[in-house]
Amino acid sequence: MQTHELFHTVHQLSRELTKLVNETLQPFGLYSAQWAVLFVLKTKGNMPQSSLCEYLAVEAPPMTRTIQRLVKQGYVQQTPGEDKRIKLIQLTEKAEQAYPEWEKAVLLMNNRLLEKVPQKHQAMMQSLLAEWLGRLKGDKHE
Amino acid sequence: MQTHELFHTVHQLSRELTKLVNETLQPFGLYSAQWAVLFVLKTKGNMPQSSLCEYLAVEAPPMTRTIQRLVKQGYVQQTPGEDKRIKLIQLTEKAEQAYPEWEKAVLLMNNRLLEKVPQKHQAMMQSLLAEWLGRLKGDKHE
DNA sequence: CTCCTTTATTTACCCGGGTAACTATTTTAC
DNA sequence: GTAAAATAGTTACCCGGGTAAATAAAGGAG
Repeated sequence: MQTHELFHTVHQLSRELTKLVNETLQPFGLYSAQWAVLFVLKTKGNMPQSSLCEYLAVEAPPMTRTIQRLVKQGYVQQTPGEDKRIKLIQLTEKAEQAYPEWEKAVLLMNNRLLEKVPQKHQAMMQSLLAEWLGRLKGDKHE
Repeated sequence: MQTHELFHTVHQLSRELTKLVNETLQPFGLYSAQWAVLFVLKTKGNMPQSSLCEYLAVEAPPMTRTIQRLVKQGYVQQTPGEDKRIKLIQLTEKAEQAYPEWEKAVLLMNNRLLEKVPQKHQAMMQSLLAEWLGRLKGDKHE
C-alpha cells in the first residue's frame, strides 16, 4: 500500500471540493470559510468566537479574519459578552434573509457532487475518515 | 447522510496530515509542497515543470513558487530544454545525497499515522476517495 | 490588595492553493 | 512566409490554513 498515494488523494480531494464550493458561492460574494461559519451559526445558534474555532477545528487567527470579512459584508455581528474578553457572534437580519438562497445553492451542489456516489460509499467514507482523524487527534493528547 | 459533515471531515483530515508532514520535515528546512516535488522527481525522474503540475494536480503559479524555493535551497536545477519554453527540472547532487534521510523521516511518520488503521481500511479509503475524485474530475470534461 | 497565570482575541508573517493577465516561444492556418 | 492561436512559465494578487508574539480581561496565590 502506497501511503503517499493516500495522502495525496485526500489532499487533492479536499482542494477540489473547496474549489467547487467557492464556485457555487461566488454569485453571492461568499467563500468557503465564510460559509462554514454562517452554517454553524445558523445550525448551532450564536456562540463566542472561540466556540466557532472549536466546531470548525480552526485556529483563532484565521477565524478572526473570516469573521472580520463577514462583519464588513454585514452578515455577522460581534457583541461583547459579560466577560469582556469574549465576543459573541451572531447572524444579522440580512444574513437570516439571504441564508435560504445560500443553503439552496450549496445543497444543490452537494447533491450534484454525490449523486454518482452510492449512499453506502458515502457512509463508509465518512466512517473511515472520521475514525482515522479521531486517532490522529487522540494520539496527540497522550 | 450529512454531506456537510463528509466535506468537513475530508478538509480537516487534509489539513491535519499536511501539518504533520510539515512538522516531520521541519528539521530539514523543507515543507510539504517541496517534499511532494522532490518525491516525484526522485520516483519518476527528471521532467518539465508542466509535467510536475500534472502529476501533483497543481496549477502552474504555485509550482513556479515551490520550485524557486527549492532552487534557492540548492535542491533542484532548472535546465532549458530543446524547446526554449520548457524548463527541465532535476534533483541536484545535494538533494540526491540528502534524500534518503528525508524519505526515512517521512516513511516513519506515515507508518506512525497509519499503524492503528488496518490495511483493509487504508485500501478501502484509497479506493473510495480515488473513485469519487475521478468522478469529480471526469464530470468537468463533459 | 498585588502579582502571576490563564484565556480570548488580535496582529504580523509565513506556506500553499487558486485565477487573471503578461511574456516568450512554438505551431498552425492561410 | 506571415499572422493567429496554442503552450510554458512568470508575476501579481487573492483566500485560507498555520505559528509566534502582543494585548486585554479574568481568575488565583500569597
